Amino acid sequence: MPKPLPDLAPAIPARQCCAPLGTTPLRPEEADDLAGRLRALADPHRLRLLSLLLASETGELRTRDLVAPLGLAQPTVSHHLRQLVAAGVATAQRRGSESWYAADRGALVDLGSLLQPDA
Amino acid sequence: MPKPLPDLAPAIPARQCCAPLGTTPLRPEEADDLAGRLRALADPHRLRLLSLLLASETGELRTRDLVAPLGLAQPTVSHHLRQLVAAGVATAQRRGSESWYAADRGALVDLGSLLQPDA
DNA sequence: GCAAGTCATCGACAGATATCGATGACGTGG
DNA sequence: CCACGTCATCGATATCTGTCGATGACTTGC
Repeated sequence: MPKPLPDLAPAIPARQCCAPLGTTPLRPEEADDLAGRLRALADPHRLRLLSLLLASETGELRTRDLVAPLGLAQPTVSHHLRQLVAAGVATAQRRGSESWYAADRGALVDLGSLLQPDA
Repeated sequence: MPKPLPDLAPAIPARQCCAPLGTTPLRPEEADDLAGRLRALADPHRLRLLSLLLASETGELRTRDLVAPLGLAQPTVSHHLRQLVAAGVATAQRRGSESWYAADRGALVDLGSLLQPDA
């Protein structure tokens, strides 16, 4: 019974979500929050999106730049990007008629740390 | 179109799955593999299972020890534990009529590291 | 102001997942 | 050998998720 995605608000910074796994038993609300963030990453296409953003020259790409490499329809790419932003691991910026997306390195580092016991 | 879970074989150690996000664009197979592991963690109940295992005295618990704390039916708990083992983040050992589960700290550390760009 | 480009939202559909009750397999203790 | 405890599997179901085509909102350039 996964909870609905937090709507576009980045909600809470990952570092404030909860203690690293294993220090203390996770409480239900903490587990819900962390699971929500991880669910955004638990998809091959979204992982590829992140890696493309991270590997790009300027660190940001437009929606249309990502359609061909992913091999998905434009609305689908848009949907995945939205998930990443909602989870706080990517940022969106509208410039003119284009949307520029970038990965949030800090959020990814924080998320990774949360998975590591007794950090 | 998420792929089916790798059946109980721990498949490939996390450290060999792929390079950390951002060093190079993830290839489809790498993304599938990493996404599969993350999907096992992207559930509040499974996260609580892991944290209970990690926080326990001996580091291992039986299925029945986890039913009450989770508040789920026994088959459901068994199902979640199976996912964790399949993803390689927990281990199962049958002793007599009981199954003892433990979290794999190393696998969790490896998985966390994979999420962190330019580690 | 109009045509073209870029993107997000909507509605619909197929496939996956969580959940549970019932059942079966296995070990343990009388 | 039999009743019981422990656990995994099975079958069914409700829900969630990814996917796409169609559409609408907005910007740019002519």
